[in-house]
Amino acid sequence: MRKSRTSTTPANIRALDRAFFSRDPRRVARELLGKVLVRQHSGALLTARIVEVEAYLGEQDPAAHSAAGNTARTAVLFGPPGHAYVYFIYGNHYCLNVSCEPDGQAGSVLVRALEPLSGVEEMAKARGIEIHSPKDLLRLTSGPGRLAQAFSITRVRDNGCDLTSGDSNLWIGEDGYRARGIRLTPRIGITKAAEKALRYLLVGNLFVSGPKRVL
DNA sequence: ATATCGATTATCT
DNA sequence: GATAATCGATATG
Repeated sequence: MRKSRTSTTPANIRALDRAFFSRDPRRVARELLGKVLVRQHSGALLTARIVEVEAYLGEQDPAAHSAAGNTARTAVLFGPPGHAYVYFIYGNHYCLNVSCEPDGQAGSVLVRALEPLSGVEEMAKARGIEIHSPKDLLRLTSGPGRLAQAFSITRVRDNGCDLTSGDSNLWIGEDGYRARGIRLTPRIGITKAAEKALRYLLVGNLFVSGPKRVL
């Protein structure tokens, strides 16, 4: 009684709806922990659990790109919620954000680290590394630049992509996993408003980026 | 284990 | 012209 799969959507993951993202970025950030980022391209299925994010609060937040207002670069942030804002940084790296709050408000969540679930070989290939031991997995998706590279996320390909549709080739879903041990810390790698605790992570998860500390 | 630095480009001043 | 929501390599403890 096995059913053939005609849809490209993985059977056990269902997409989050737009209402999920149409809220305060702090709320969205907290609830995104434990959700699954899904990439479908050229037959391969890449999935990874979100284990670290940061909230950016829109025009009032000096550390957010949207602080400069609605420009060609930041237009997606000011648009409807649940869309991918992809930017290029330091001449090397792409980073993935999800737009939050209703249309017109620019809050967002930066995805900082993932725990790979499927498609590890594809991710390693995209990253240009080889997996020889379990600890090599840690360099696959721990950090915003790394995870973007592992998922082949670029500005041209993915900026503005709707993340709430399972038919999209990049989306976010949930598989029933319940996040436990959520911790807040200051955001990483910023110079403005660096003291605010807007980074959310799963305590003890090895795939969280940055120096490992005993918490 | 932490520190420093180069890479390389979009965006803003 | 300076800076940036980063990473990897190298140096040093």
